Amino acid sequence: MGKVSEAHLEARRRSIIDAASSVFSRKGVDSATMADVAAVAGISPGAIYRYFTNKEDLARGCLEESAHGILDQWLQRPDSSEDPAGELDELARLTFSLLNDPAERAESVLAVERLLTLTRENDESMRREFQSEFKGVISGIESRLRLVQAAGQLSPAVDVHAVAGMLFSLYWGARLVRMVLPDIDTDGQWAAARELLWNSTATPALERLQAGQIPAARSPG
Amino acid sequence: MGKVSEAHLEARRRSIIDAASSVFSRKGVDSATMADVAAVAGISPGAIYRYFTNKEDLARGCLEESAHGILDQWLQRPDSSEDPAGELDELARLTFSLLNDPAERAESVLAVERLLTLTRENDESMRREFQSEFKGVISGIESRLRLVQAAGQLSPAVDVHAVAGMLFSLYWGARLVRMVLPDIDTDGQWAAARELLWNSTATPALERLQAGQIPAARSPG
Amino acid sequence: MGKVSEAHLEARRRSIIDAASSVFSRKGVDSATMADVAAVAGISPGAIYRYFTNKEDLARGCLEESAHGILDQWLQRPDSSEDPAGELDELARLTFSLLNDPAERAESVLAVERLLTLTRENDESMRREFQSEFKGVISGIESRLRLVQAAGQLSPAVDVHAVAGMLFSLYWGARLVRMVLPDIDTDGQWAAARELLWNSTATPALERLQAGQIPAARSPG
Amino acid sequence: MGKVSEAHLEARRRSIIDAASSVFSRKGVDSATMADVAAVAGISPGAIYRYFTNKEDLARGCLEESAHGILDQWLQRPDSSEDPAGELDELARLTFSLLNDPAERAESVLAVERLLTLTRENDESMRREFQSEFKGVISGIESRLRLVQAAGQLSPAVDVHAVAGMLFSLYWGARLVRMVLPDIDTDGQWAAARELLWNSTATPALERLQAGQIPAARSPG
DNA sequence: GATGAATGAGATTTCATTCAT
DNA sequence: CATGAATGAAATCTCATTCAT
Repeated sequence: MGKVSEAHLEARRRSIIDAASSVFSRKGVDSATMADVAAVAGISPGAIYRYFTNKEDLARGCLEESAHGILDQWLQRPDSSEDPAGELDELARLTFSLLNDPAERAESVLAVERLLTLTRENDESMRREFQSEFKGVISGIESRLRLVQAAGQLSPAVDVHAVAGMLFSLYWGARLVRMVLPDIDTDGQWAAARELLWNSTATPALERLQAGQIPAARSPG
Repeated sequence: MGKVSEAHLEARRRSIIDAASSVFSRKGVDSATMADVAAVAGISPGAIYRYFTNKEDLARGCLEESAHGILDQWLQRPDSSEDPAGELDELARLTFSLLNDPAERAESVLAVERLLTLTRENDESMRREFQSEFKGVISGIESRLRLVQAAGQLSPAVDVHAVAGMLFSLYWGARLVRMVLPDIDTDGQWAAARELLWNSTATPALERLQAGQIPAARSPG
Repeated sequence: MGKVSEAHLEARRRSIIDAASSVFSRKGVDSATMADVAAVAGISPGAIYRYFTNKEDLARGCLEESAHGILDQWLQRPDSSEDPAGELDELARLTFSLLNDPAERAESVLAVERLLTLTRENDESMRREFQSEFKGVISGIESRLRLVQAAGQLSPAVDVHAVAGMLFSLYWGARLVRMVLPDIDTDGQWAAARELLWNSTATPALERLQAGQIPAARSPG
Repeated sequence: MGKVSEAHLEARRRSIIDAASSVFSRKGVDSATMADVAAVAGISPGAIYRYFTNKEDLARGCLEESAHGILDQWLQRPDSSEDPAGELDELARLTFSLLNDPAERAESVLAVERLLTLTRENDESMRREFQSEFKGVISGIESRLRLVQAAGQLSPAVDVHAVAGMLFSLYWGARLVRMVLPDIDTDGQWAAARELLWNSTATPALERLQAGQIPAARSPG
């Protein structure tokens, strides 16, 4: 049964995660029952315990499965392209545009719930994990901004550390606000931010634009 | 205990709210028990039900007690001061600085948990309430920005609606991020945003600064 | 304060009984709360305990207050009128017609609930009380029937003991059935019973009627 | 315990019903606790909820399990035997004789308690159910009496509708009275009623008896 | 004497988890 | 290995009763 079983087990584990993610984000981890998850996963409640030691473990597993695709790009140091501003711009645009995906909403719900639990439980390890992820992304943004500055595309006067934090908060805020107002235009929020960013300087922005130092505005969405 | 003064009743109610806020933000509304709340409030579990119909009502009550002081200022239309930019600036600075209050953190936790439940439960009334509050504040910010524009303190090219949404997201994002990273400098995030905002224009920002149209940067905090 | 207080106390006790009877028959003794009773009585819950030791005592008190008016007439031995059949007839008619009083319905509910509790609780004294009341009324009916027989108004062949029991059951059954079908004609049921009764004989009923031995049928109600 | 047979499930359900019927009739539905029922059924309290949604559902279930065997015979229209009087007689005798079964007593208690709740709760559906059952049985009796009349076994002068109602009340009354006086002879009460019924006529009953139109009296029990 | 706030035992119901089948 | 019936420990909420005011 060796390999087949192994693969089968992994598939089953995945299907449980998928079911749980769906149920948890819909009803909340607390309100969702293991029976709910089992029903959606198409197995018996008891079977879940072969793959996860308990509900908490399952909830944890759900989050780890979250699509960190975009996140990874922010985390890894940018390998110095010629147009750091354009690159940052593109990456941010992409990141925000993902919020339009209804599936992302479910993930936001899960992620926010997870953040919430961090503030209570004494699961120090998970807290650290989140904290380092947050810090990592922020410093990723900061690095990129620094490159932009180095490329002369952003005024040296700008406090890139603060701006990086601000952009990160903006992102999470946008996720949160969309949970309440699903129709709000978060792409536009990023667009507004980028306008301010690229236009912010002691040097006339118009000049810089003409000089090709500032990426042209993109219509959001 | 017989008849007691109105004040005593109000004090008791408040003490329950305080206890509940503490317990709820620490353990989460679901995980916290009425017995927990009662213990912290120093009364019996049954007594709570004299002041609140049920747990849900208590949770709601906790939120309503939140310091909406600042919120109100954002909600009411500004009656045209001579320095709308400075006013907006001051109000925002104040709003962000409140995040430094440890008590605010507990409230953020509660508020975020509340937002989360909105995405699930069919409590349409509460959803509407939050939605209208969110929209109200956003349009409050927008109105102020429009005044700033009218006063020539902000480029007419700026999309004030988008910027208003962005600032609102930034605020909630800052609250959220601080839940994970309590030491992050959210004042600095606002400071960064305001720098970008007042410096954003097709007109050289330096000139405007010299002309006194832009408020001088303030050290955050 | 002597007498005034005494009278006042009695009046208050009575008002509590009235309130409790109303509430208990409406909601059932179990479901009704002391607060309900207090509210209807216009006093505080605590005050009830000055007049009744506990809820059970109050419930018991309610029943004792029940209008035993008619009942008493059945219980006391009839002092041999010249027309025992007519007397029995009249008394029964009256008894059944009382069931049309909406207030009686409430009392039926209370009484039935009380019967019910007898079958459970180990309150032997109350059980005996009910049992002796039941037996008393039945033998009261029987005595009257015997007089009717003695007066030649009823065939000697009739088993008056069994008929007495039957009529008593009929009465309680009528009360019960009316609880479910409030519009049913219970007067008619008695009328039907009396027809059968007076017409029942080995002697042609018609003859007896002509001989004036049988009371003429009365239109029910 | 995994999957078990359908029969096992049905048996378990039945055992819960049995336990509940016993407990409910002994203590009353309100006073009896689910823990009581579980203890008698020999299972855990939680297990009950796999078979019944809630206490109310369980109470209802107890009633439905009642021996409606006889009831059905009253409900269905009799398809014209040659001796309708004898048939009615037999059916009634059987119905009353069931009251001698101690188990029936428990059922009476349950049923009466149920009737009581009907007068309060807003469970319109159950009220209708009872009402239509009552009306159905009454008109069933009436139909039979009409057949008896048609067969010349009962005087056309008898108001069969009223008599049907009377007999129905008598039955419920007998059940009720037996709750208080378990030793009372309810068979005798029916016997008394039937004597009156078959002897009631403008035509000499003796003649009819001789002509074989009236069933001979049966010794009760 | 009355009041009504407070108590606290207890009832219903839920559900994570176990384990016999 | 899966199943899903059963467990049993909570949690919410109610309310008879008490007693400080």
